[in-house]
Amino acid sequence: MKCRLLRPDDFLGNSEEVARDLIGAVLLVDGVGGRIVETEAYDRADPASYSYSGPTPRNLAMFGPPGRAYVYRSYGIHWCLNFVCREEGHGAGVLIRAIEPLEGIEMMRKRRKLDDLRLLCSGPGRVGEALAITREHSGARLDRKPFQVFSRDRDYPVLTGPRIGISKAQEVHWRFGMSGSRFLSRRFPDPFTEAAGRSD
DNA sequence: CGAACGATTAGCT
DNA sequence: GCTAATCGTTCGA
Repeated sequence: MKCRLLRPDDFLGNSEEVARDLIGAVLLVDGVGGRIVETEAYDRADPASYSYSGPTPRNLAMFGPPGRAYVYRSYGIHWCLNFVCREEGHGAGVLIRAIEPLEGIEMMRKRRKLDDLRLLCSGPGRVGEALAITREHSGARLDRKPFQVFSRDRDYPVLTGPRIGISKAQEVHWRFGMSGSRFLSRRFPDPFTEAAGRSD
């Protein structure tokens, strides 16, 4: 499988499909970033999504064209990066929760004021800080400067589980992670210890 | 117009 | 594991 730059057409699928396909992709912002190891999918018909109640000033970019960034402020503190998908006006997106640092590591350490590689980009707020994401990026195309998103170079085993930090739709397992990665923001629950009868 | 609440993180127990 | 920090956004009165 050969890497190529992802374009808007690559984001036309459902958010859960796009989120799973992004595991192993490489995200760079101004040449700084790494391999995406954890994502979450959100959709308009999804009580846990900010797009659930329709367009507002805050979530407007999520209703824009696919293949663009949607950035929101989390807990009044953090900037979190999403990729808009599906179709314009739908309100679907993929939250980038963790990446494995590959490029510009010293720059990311400086921005994060932290040496520990494992904690540099292991969480949506940490990704935002390490890549210097701000509201300015919201609505920007992902195939234009400063963004570069490369398709995954091969298949990776993917874990699924409930999304983090939400109170609604806990039963929807739209969190995806690269199996075995040490850069996940949290461990995935062991499927064999969960309540029986569930299907991902 | 005021109150409540996060798609979180760091730091301490 | 628990909680404070911290503030933009949303929603009800």
